[in-house]
Amino acid sequence: MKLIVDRNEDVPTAPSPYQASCSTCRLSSLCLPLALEAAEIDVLDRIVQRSKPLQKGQHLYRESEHFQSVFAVRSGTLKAYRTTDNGREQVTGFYFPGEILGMDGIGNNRHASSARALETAAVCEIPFTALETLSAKMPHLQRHFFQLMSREIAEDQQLITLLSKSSADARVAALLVSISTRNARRKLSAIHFRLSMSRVDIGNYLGLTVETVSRVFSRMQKLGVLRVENKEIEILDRDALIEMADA
Amino acid sequence: MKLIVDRNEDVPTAPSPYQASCSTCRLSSLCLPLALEAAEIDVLDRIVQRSKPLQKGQHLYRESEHFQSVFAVRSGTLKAYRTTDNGREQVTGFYFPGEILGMDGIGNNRHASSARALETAAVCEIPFTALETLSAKMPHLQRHFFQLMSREIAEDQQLITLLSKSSADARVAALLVSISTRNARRKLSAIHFRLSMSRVDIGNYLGLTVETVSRVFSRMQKLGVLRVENKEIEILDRDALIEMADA
DNA sequence: CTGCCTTATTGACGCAGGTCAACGCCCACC
DNA sequence: GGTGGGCGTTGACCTGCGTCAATAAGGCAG
Repeated sequence: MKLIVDRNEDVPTAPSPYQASCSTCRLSSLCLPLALEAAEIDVLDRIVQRSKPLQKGQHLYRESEHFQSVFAVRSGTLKAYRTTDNGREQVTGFYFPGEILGMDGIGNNRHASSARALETAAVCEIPFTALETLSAKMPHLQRHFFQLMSREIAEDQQLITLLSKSSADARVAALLVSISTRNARRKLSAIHFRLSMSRVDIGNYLGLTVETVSRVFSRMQKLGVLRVENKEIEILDRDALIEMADA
Repeated sequence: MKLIVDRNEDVPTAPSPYQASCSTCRLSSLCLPLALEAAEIDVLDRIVQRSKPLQKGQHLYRESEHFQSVFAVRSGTLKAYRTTDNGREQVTGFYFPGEILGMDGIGNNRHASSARALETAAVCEIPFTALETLSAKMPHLQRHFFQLMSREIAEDQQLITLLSKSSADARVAALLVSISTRNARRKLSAIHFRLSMSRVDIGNYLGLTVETVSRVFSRMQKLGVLRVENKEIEILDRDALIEMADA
């Protein structure tokens, strides 16, 4: 009881509480608290910092900056990207509510990528040293964080597979299926959504040019698989899309 | 003292000891023991299982098999690969002595990829639950393992960048530079080595056909950057190669 | 509402790398 | 020590996607 009552006063960097706590967060079933018990969530809650939302285009962190925390997306979308030696940009991932980003910075104590908001977005900051200390005490948390990192590896490998061999159609289809699935996890529509990222970002992420992405959308629309209206996407034939994704 | 004397009798699955211990392993500075103190290495040592070498072509684990352990390469080379829904194979990584593989299986308790030996290879098996338990007790180990996983993520992202935009020349150059650097870490020649993987595997890993890989090698040889003789590679102009890698 | 600037679409064309095919060379196994 | 089968190389041709360019359609500022 006491813990819950105390919580609000405890949050150190939240002058006004942007979100009450992990235990009341509707994303807790997707996020770090998953697999934790009520009392444990409460302890985790105390290290999580909630701050004011990021505006569209604002950076959460930048490549090679000192690494201090990982972040959980509360609302909005972020993209992670790295800049190559010759100055080109490569989008390495899109992050939706309930997902964790910044884990690539642990290895060398500096962020291996930059992250910026694609629209107004709110995040929870989880200081890594505190998370480490907590993990050593809470086996569930340690395990869960290992799992999160492992899944990030597995997802990157899936992207590698996609980029390595697939056609433009397959790449776009795979991204749409992925977004659709992740929406479903968050109890949002799996067939009708608004793309928060630009065509440029999509192309960059998938290793395609804007023009190709645009053509693929047009083609899929013509085939009756999608309905595209600017950023609004409606999936008309999900099975066909899944089919296309591994062609 | 006692610990060291006991060690050999302790190893449960090693009827004949293929390698004495982590503390005497010349790869300990690259592998898990890195960042551990002598006493800690000893504890780690007790959970590590060393078994008989894998023959060329033999599998260490297979995709979707129950995940139990991660593995450290002691000698030889292994490749990790996944099979896509439509039956194609995608090589996701090559693993050299001192490197850890299998971490992609933690997320869902099943291996997300398969691993097979490209030549006779020896590995250390590290049962994951034991590693978890130990990590909770040894902060250095926990941190180090977080870092290893994070680096795997960062490396995958680098591969994503490579596959997303780079030319065939850049891809091959990047792989050679990577092998060269990793050889140097192991105090082997950075300019003269034998490729343990076939052209098919190289092409598959880099998202290219065998023919293209072969042509790139020929072209680089003609330019005086490399000397290629079957699997033997000599890097004649490392700077040029690095230059090519991000073009 | 108007205008400007960014983002998206569409078309025409070229090229890097895939595909197909032929051949040479290891080396493993009788 | 010969021979068969895989692996690697090279050439000729083809194609999917990139490039360049022109136009349209949003969206935000004033």
